[in-house]
Amino acid sequence: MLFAVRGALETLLQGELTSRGWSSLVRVEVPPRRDLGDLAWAGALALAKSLGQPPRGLAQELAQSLEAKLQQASGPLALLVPKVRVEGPGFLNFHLRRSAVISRALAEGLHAQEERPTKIIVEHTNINPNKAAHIGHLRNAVLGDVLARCLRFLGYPVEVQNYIDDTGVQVADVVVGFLFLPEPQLVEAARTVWPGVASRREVLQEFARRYREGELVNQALGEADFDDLCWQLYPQVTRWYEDEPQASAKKASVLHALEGGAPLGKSLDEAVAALVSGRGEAHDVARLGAAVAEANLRCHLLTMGRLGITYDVLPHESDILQRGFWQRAFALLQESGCIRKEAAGKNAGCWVMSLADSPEFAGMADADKILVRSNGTVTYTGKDIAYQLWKLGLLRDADGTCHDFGYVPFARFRQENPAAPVLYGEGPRILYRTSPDPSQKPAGASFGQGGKVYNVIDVRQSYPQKVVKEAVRALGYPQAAENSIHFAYEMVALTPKAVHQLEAQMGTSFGLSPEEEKKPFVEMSGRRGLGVKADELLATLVAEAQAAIRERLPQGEHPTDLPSRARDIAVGALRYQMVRQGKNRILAFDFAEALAFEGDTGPYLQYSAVRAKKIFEKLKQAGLAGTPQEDAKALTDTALPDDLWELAFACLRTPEVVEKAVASLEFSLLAGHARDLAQTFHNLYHRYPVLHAASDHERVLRRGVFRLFLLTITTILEQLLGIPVPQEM
RNA sequence: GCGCCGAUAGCUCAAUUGGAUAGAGCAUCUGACUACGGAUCAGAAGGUUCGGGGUUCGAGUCCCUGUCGGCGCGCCA
Repeated sequence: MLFAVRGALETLLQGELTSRGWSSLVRVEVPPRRDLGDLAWAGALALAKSLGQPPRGLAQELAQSLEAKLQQASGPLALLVPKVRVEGPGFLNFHLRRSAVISRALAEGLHAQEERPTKIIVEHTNINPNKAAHIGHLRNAVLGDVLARCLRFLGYPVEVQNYIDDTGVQVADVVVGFLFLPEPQLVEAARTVWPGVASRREVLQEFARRYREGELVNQALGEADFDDLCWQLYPQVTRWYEDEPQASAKKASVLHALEGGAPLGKSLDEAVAALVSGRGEAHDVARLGAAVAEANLRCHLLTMGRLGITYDVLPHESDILQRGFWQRAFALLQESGCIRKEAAGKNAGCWVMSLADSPEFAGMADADKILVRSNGTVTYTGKDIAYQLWKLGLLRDADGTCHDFGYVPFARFRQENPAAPVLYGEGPRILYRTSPDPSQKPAGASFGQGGKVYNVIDVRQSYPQKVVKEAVRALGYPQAAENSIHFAYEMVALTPKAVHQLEAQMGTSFGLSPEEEKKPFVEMSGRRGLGVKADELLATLVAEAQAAIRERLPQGEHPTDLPSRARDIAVGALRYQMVRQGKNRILAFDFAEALAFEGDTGPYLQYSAVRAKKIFEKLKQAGLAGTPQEDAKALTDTALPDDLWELAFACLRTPEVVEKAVASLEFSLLAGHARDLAQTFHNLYHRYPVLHAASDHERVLRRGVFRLFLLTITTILEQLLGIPVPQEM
């Protein structure tokens, strides 16, 4: 609704200017303080210079003529008070008809939803399936999830992809651990999760059994899972590499086996039987690798599901290999002539793409990017180009059809409301994974071909992301290149203090160097086992939230829904922390800050929503709840005090804030907006009782504005930020 | 060396992308009614927006330059 008023006002202003032969940028803005007005135009200031006249005079002239027009206006402009003020150095300030605007909003809802045709793909999470997720992955997933939610709010069809690198060295490292790490070390790592195992054979058989029985993942938060076992194992393997001369050969052979793919017919039990008897072959190793990746993936899905994060499809690297995505992309790149094979020089024998023509890469010493190595294998960036082309619907076969995956259901799930935990196992929704057989196309399983693609990856991947974008451009798709967007954000790191707290808690040492001790933060590292695991942090948060609820409980009360309340608060605190600050700022993780529930935190926002809900519950009990229609009617011909209007107006700006947040990929704007709303509400809450208002008139005014607030804050929290609003706190 | 990012209150961060008096939280101090929940609210104190030039009606924001810190720039993934 505000959009409409602003648009109409801009058109009106434009008309006024052109009729006088003037030209100036016509952008209507919102003044910083409400007492200045609701909308403002600063164009007279710029105009004054080009015309050589004082800005206030110009503004005055325009104001008079605008007032005349507004008096007879209809449509959106009729929502403006036909009185235009000139203030400051020459701002034109406008006021809205307050009650009319609010009653319209109560009747129509937050924003009139317009369907937008462009399909948008958001790729996020993308955790290597070889160990538990840590808080760095959480920032990625939460930002990606909030982006997807905001895009849906704006009316776009959105597809969320979670890319699974199931054939890379990271998975290979863990497989090496299972097969070749000296037995005592393997057993030690495995026992942290499976206390009974005593040998390599038992570890592998236990894995196969649990895989078969579906016991690798615990629904209960806080129980150790398979990904926790890998978290222990992985650093052991990397340490072993350092002083084992044969390690790199083992690693290479496992990697090669993984790339060969797992046979369809063979079970993990059979593969493990072959491996423990020493008769294992490459495809048995591949089968084991696939199972390791799948088990970790299921753990990750559960971790993210606890935060209300869902996906539509899981593209697997193994399927990209099997389906020959790279071969197809390679052919397209050759046809377009944007890659060449080097005959001599340091890149002799490699296929390279030249970046020298792109301004983005100007000044680079070596502006060539190798896509195919001299041994004929493709680089990661090469595969990424192929994948990106598929996402954009540009990976075409010779006959012009899209080169595509097959798809098979991976899991069923349900989610009770937009911010509820995701329950895997059964439910109406299906999460698909890719398959190497393109004939597998279940009804409703159609993916890729996005008009716009957001890749959520941290800022350190900027260079390869630019190369991928450049390849799309070089293939002759400048528009698609523009629509390939790298959503870059800074990493999550640990303060040395946080590292020491971890050490104390786990009884180990990460051996920080003296230089690291002096730094403001230390990078997390799966290879060192250095990091805060996502599930562990959430479990700690839930425990703290539970303690906080108990503290506030009246004597003798024992609510049955305590676990779900605690969960909601923990998720709110965690998700808010991830979106609160700008994307370009390193998140230096601090336990005290993460566990805070007061002040600028998720629970503060949740509390404001719970309070607002409580007001309406009490009103209902007293038979005074009313309806939006009644409030709208009552508000129509009344003067609304400034402070109530301030809250209402801020609520109305929400769609504009979402639009801006998406355009700039700064979701801290949305978080800040929500906090401002909550803060304004809390203040009014103290000053303006609704149930015990002095008069019916006052009650209806407050009730109407608070109703709008409740609607707005609930939408922002549950629908956009994915933060649940508990019944009670 | 080249490129990207950051530097704002004691600490952690905002600031409608060039607008009007630079705002929050934490920490410190003071106060809040038999009222719909005190995870709250009101108030005090805290600032040469890293330094130096420039652009203009107007700069925390843009340009140049310097300092400090972080991260990229593989035939790794």
